[in-house]
Amino acid sequence: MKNRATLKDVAKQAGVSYQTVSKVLKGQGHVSANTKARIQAVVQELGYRPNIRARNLRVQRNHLIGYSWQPEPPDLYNPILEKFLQSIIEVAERQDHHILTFAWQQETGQLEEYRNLIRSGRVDGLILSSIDFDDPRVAYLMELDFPFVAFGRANPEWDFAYIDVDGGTGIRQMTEHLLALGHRRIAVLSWPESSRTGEDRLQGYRQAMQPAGIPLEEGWIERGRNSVSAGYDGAKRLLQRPLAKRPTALIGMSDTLAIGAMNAAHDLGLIVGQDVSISGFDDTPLSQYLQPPLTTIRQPIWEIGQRSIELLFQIMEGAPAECQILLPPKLIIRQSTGEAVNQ
Amino acid sequence: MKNRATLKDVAKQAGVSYQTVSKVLKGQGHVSANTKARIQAVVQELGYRPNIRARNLRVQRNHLIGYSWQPEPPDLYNPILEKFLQSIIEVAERQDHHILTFAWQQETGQLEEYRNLIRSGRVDGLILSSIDFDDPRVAYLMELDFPFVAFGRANPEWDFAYIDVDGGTGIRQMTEHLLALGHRRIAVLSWPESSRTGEDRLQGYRQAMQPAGIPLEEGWIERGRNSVSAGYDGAKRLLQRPLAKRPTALIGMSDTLAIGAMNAAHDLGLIVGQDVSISGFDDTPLSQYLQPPLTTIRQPIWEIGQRSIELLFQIMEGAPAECQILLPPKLIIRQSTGEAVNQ
DNA sequence: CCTGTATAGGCGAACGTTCGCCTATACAGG
DNA sequence: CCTGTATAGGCGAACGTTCGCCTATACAGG
Repeated sequence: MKNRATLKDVAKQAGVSYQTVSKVLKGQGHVSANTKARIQAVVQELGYRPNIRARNLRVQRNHLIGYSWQPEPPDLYNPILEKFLQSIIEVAERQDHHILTFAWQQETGQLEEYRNLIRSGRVDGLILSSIDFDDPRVAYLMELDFPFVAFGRANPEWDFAYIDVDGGTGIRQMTEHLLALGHRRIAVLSWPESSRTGEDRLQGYRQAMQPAGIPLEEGWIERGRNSVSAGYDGAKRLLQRPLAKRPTALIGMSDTLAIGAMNAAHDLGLIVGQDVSISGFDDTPLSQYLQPPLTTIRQPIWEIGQRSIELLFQIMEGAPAECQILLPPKLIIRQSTGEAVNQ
Repeated sequence: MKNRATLKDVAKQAGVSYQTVSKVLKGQGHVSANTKARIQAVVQELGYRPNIRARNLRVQRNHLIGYSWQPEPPDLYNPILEKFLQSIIEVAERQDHHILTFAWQQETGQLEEYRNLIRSGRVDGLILSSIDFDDPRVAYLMELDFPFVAFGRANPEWDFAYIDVDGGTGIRQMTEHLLALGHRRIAVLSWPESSRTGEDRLQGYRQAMQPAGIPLEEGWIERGRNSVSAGYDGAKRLLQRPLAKRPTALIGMSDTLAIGAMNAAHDLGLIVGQDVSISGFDDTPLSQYLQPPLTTIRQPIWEIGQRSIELLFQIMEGAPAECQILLPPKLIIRQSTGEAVNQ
């Protein structure tokens, strides 16, 4: 690959100082229309583009935003990664920034990579997702006062900029939807109590059940990791109870868990949407094509991505910003939920 | 965020020239053990990290690899993006590089973003996916002689570095699998003829059908975009033929198309795996949880990612490299394919 | 004709590294 | 005691920008 032209090459050919070329390209300073045109012609001719490395050094910015997410294990997949990435890339590029992706391995808890990214000036700001209680990334960035925005919440007492979906409200609405269909024994497939997102959503379940006068029964909340098999196992335990104690509806905290539950119901000879209602969360692209199509909750991923990065830009510019945003999710009712039959 | 320490800060406190500090950190030059230890202590104390911007300018590299993929429309999703990203990130970080993602909008065909990325020295190399015939990105990069590796092939006469899965062989094996099950009327759900990947895979289908002595019938190849609804429509047309002409097996060029086909079969009252066999391609994480679980073809995504980036590093170093690699896919047989019934 | 202001564009310095070359000292060998 | 070589570390320059300040010219107003 041939060497690129520099400001000096352009300047020499246009017969001006290289700083004047810079001025023309930045549209600042006083340069006559004549000279300007001459310089621009040479820029065209040589195909000059500013060297971004030199610019970065000079202005002490990289125009690079880091995006950190936690990869799913091989048997799972992240239903929102692509859309989220797309949305932040789009807004970032409009502002002449790019997105640098890197994976965060929670198990190893290695902050080393973060330290390097930040201390070496690799990125100007960060977007984090897969946030949880005591998230060490958040703690580290807060301590450093480094610009970042989180998609998700951590400890309530921590004060940092985040955007999240109000999953609690989503699950409350889902529970109310099931109550309205006549369900009374409504169980939940959730995650371990250490999951901030899970506990948040469970709150919505409780908020709907209490006013309906339904005491929460022991064992109606099954917990496990976010996998199809955990959903399958949890649902099987619930659906194998004696008929009078069997839940008529299962709320999955994710589509993944719901798919496991649908398979469990199928294997037990139950028809989903009739014998048992099952709902998910995420509205993964395939959920509408399942048999039956899955009732679920859609997160406004695109909006979250866009607003995250806009918020980050504001923070990077030091502007005071409304920093803690909760967006409403949307109920998507399909055929996997229906009227309760056996009361 | 407080300003970081520079070489000069360290040097002042250690009582040496800043170039000597640089030498110690790079482990080159002659420095006494004593001085070395003193410098390292100061580095620790000040938490010094080299400023990557300055380094980039000096060494004329960014340690940044671009990854360009074509986003799916909102109703679809990319089953391999996350794994692929993960794999290239992992290898890149081991070599002290990072991955810069950006989306490629084929419709607009805008090369402008590419020009900027490359001419401005933003990235040192590129990984492309979603390659197709006449891909303008490939043409541009070849002309520029800029280091890149493609996941996928383009025009046969173009000579560039790629890694691809031998989809033709995969589909040939799938066709043979169906032939072995007694199927004779085997139809295909594919993409427009402008799709390099599609035509490649179709070749495998023909290669299996011909030796079996089955003349290819008109209309056994349905074409459409890569969506569930296209799969649904194509399959419906095929399955509504009179019984004696109805295909007993449908090969989808993707899991997405296969899912559409499964839904079409279901709506027509056919039992998948019994009345009609359906296969996919990709082994998306959910395919094993469909009803029935989908027979499909798995691509070694992790290996493709790793080898792509390793190959790219070789190219960036100017080393001559084996540059055109075809990896075998793997047949995953589940319950959506079964013995042919109505001959 | 003199002074003041606007316009055009040059110049030095700096961002923080890395790299190659140079000098000063120490010490060994004859 | 002299010369040669190894060791330690200093120094200048450069990567290619951007930014602020400065000078030179032109021209208007009194």
